[in-house]
Amino acid sequence: MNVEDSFSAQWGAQPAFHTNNVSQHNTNSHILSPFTAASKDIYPYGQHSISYNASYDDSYISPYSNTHCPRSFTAMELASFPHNSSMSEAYPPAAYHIEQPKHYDSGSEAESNDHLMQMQMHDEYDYYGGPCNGEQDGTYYGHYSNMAQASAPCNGMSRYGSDMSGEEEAAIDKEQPYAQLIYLALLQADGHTMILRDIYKWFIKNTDKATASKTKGWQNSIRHNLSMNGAFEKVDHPDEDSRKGFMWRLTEQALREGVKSTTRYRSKHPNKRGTRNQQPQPQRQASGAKGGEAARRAANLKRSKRVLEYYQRQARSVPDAFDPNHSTTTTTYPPSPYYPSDTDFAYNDPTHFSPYAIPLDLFPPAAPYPHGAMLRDPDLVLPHSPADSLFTHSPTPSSSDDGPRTPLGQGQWTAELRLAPQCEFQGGGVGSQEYIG
DNA sequence: CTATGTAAACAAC
DNA sequence: GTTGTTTACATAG
Repeated sequence: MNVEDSFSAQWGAQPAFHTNNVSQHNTNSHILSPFTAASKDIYPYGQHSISYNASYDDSYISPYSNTHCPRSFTAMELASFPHNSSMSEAYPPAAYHIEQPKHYDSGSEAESNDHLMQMQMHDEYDYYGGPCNGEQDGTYYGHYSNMAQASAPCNGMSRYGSDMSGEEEAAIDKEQPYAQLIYLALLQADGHTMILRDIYKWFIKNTDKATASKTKGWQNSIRHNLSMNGAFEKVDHPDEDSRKGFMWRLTEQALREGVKSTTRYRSKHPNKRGTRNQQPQPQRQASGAKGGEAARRAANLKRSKRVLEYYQRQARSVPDAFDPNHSTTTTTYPPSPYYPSDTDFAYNDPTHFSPYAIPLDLFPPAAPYPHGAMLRDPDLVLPHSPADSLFTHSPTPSSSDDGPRTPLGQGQWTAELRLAPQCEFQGGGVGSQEYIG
């Protein structure tokens, strides 16, 4: 089996291995590496919170030991970023080239804008901002300029990386959506990992999102995208647990395939990590859900008021006027589990199929995907025959049924939940649960 | 309908 | 007050 064969055989059932291995080795030994050792992590969405060092094993680069080669994009690859393309596809193309990271100086340039954040943003977080001690040659310090070119295809200038002096940030296409901007920020970060505050910093420095808004809505949007977009995953801080919050890292899938629309995760994949089930959930998720419920009630209240006003206005002229809001005001939300779509997610996401439990050659693709033409949509990457319905096992009957997660009726969900996989989790802590089956 | 941005509720920290 | 999750809604295409 040659490399191409082994690559195509990975489709669906197993994510593409790091292509640096492809370029660096001509043997098949890489097929089981590096993911074998971190099998539970090969589908990043399967984790709620991944320990900082546990996930990528030999592929992951530690901020403190730059002895490994993380994935990043060459200028050529980045230049092919779809600029205004639809988010229905991953933003950047799959990357198959590896180069050493450019380390982003997270501190010095951001101070001038610190007031925007109304928070203390000193250089206390330097996980990815420090010099690359392990690589003194500095040969890869052009990374960010590549990013700049990528996101600003029409702008050929800009060497942002080494000696930027402020205004060259125009090289970044600031009109890109949040998800992609976050992606860019993380992509150039050491280990593709940043903390929230430094993502804020990056936005202040490299985008207009912060300056264009007098509110903190842009921060909310960043958090929203981090939470909702499957391209981003939380990881623990490597050492200091006292740090507030998690670090955010690009998933392996995002590194391979780019960031995808945040929308796609909103309803169909209510939680991108998909580890929720009947198990007690992380409090924050529960709180978020509660907030959502409350928000929905509030919205219904508002809507009711609007409709009331509407009917009061229409009472004399058009008594039977149809109001599109009417039905929503009469809609009752049944008592439902907070996360009815878990099973949906579970069955639609390859996370819940163990690629190691399913022989790869049991379900070969109808036609091998050529190298570089791998399926990018994780929803479409299934370990069974591509001829099967993508949603055979899914409570969500079709991809178009991507609407509100609120079930039509509790009975429906009850029935559907019976289809749930027999999930077990090992590890008691909410942050350490691991999907094992 | 999809993608995106934004607001907001909420709980934990 | 910050962080993270989630829902709702508005808008553009």
